[in-house]
Amino acid sequence: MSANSRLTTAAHALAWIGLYQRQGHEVATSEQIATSANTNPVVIRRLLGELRRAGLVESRRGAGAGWSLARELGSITLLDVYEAVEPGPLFAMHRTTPDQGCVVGHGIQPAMRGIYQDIEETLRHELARVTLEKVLRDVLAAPRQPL
Amino acid sequence: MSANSRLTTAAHALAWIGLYQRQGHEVATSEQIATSANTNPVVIRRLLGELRRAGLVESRRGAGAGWSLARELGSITLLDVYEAVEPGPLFAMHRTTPDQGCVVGHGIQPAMRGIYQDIEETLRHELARVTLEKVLRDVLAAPRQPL
DNA sequence: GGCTGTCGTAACTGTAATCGTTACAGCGGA
DNA sequence: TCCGCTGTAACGATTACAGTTACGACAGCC
Repeated sequence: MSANSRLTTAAHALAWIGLYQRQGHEVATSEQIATSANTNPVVIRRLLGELRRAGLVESRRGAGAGWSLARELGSITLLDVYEAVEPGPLFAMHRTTPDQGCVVGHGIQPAMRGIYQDIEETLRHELARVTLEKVLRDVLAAPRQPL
Repeated sequence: MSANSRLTTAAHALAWIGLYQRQGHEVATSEQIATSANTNPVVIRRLLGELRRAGLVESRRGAGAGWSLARELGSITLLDVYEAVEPGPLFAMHRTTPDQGCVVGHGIQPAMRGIYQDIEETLRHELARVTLEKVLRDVLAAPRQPL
């Protein structure tokens, strides 16, 4: 599968902002997050823009600008992030519509649509079980670098 | 998401072969399947080649050549097809390794890896619950075209 | 009011995956 | 020998995403 790092990077950004705020800071800049994620600030701003549209973060402009959480880490789930950041369905139908004169060609899309819907429902349920609070906890539980 | 139609087309091909064999035919050709799926025979041959490597179908060459099922539709699950046809994991890590000097950058990948593994395990479990027999049944249950 | 730092966004490039297509060698029964 | 189909390489088109540069917009601060 064309693996997608958007969910990973978005979770990274949220965890970073959350930890930074717990250390007493008001806002985090896209530059700081980009340094941690080893990428470009614009990539972070684009992702956080989608998270803002979903109501997960807020941004300030002007001097002393930056990003802050709009909700507690404990109330944000990976499903919230997934829906904010991943547009399409997990599995796609054919690019061109199959031969409607063929029994299989006619029935395959309704059949697969129903099956895929069930599977995605389960996926969403699993994603909804993981909060960003847990993500940050797991992050901090990672073993230190051996010296 | 960059939606992938490989699983859909592979299931289509298997259902088509299965139904064709139940109608008394020995083998199906990539040309026939491609006509039903409204695509190119080479695309079908490539997909079926991967399914053959996974032991799901067999192919004959020479005159009267074509494809046949290596196992009953009832014993093939969408998980078998998924594993044969989709290479990578569902969610990817960062393209470049995050800043290991940052607490979040250091811990994010182990944390997400663990979470993703759990989720993919659930996905596989769901895929394993659907047999190609059920897919074909759903295909045939699709309502006829209204005249 | 101007300065400054950051957001917000457009535009473009590079890279990778997939699909579609053409071409052709290989196989094996008739 | 002939013929139909497999097997596979090669190439172009399309799409998605990451990365980058550039620049306007905003708002606190001097």
